[in-house]
Amino acid sequence: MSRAKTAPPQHSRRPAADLPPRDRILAAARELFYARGIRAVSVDEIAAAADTNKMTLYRHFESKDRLVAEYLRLLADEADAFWEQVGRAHPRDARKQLETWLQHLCEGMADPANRGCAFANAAVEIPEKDHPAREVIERHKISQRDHIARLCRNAGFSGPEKLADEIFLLLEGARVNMQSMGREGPCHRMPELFRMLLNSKAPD
Amino acid sequence: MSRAKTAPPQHSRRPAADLPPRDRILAAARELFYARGIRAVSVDEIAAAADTNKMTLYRHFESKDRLVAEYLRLLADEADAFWEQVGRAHPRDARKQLETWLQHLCEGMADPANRGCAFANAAVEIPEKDHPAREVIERHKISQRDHIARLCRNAGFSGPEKLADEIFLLLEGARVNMQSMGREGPCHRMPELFRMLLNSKAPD
DNA sequence: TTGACATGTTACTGACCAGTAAGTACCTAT
DNA sequence: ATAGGTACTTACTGGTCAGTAACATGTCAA
Repeated sequence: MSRAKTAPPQHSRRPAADLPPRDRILAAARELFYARGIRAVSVDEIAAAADTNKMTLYRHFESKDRLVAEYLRLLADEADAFWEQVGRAHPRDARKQLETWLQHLCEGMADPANRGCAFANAAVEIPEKDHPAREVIERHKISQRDHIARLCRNAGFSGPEKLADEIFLLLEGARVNMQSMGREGPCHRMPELFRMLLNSKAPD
Repeated sequence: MSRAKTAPPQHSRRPAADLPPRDRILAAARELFYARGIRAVSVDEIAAAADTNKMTLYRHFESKDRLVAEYLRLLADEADAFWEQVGRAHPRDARKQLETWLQHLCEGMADPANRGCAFANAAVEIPEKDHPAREVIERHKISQRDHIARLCRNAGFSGPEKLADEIFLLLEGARVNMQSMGREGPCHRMPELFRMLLNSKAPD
């Protein structure tokens, strides 16, 4: 296998040196796991990118598998925080919240470093159903879908459950397809399709 | 990493012993790469599953990366053959061809061994754009999308290009989402959504 | 019979992997 | 000052990885 070590580009700035080691490790794991894939990144490499060493890493995380789970939990927490923030910004306007979320995802996909959904990617890389990361993946996916369904209901859309599933599949598809067909492929229609969908189910 | 060697279940029948080694190797690679992921499977394991050895494998494939590319090319050829067969079964009925394809995908997803689209999965596992598999992935994805667009056009659907992209994203989403949310998740609505889409764009 | 060729066997290289041992430096609170 | 805890360093274990060398078979055709 072409050892995918094509990436010791030192220009990726080290995490702020004043953070405690655990945070630096998680930050490094996050960048490397997302950019290159979970199986493709070794714990040595993560420790080095976090400006520490393997021993310290293993003092904070009992195994690589656990570190993977923690990496995903961090992302899940950030996603929850995002929803809360959006809820505060547009209270009682569920549709606006959905559109803000869409906007957020589109901005993410415009980033050249974007590699789609970290959870979906992890699920592809980790078929073992007893892996500690699987619980995090499944819980977060369900929570996301349920939140969207709740917003669809609150916005008064017709068939909110079905709409939520449709939105979910569309987005999931856009983010994974981008990885094989690029940003200019079918996924560039995502915002348009998303808004068409909302309009077709809108109340009144 | 929890060495995912949880799978030496001998019940997976060896490939017919009368096939030449190259075919046995490709058959074994296909099963293992798809079921467990590309990076998770070693060439030793593939050689053993093909009832041969690493030397013979390397006599037929110049590297693991090339073997991965050949594995995907095999699947792409099969997909092309499927389209041809469907075209012969329903000549001049593009809509019927699309529906046969949907049916085929649904049957695939009902299989408990299904892990979504091998090409999308490979794209997730292989971000390196110079990997020999990437060309196969990208070419096949484009060819699939174009074929669907052509069928949408021939069937007289309105906005065939947009419809093709929408169908494509929906299916891509269903197959990748199944891997994190299971067969009973949002992807179970795929057939319904697919047919709704066709009906909403149907001619007359 | 001879030779060519595909296949098989064993053993190896050098690198990497996850995870651990043992000892040392540093900081801070008492 | 001293003790405890956190972090760092170096070096290791035992295993796996992709890929190769050298040699031993089998088979089939001339």
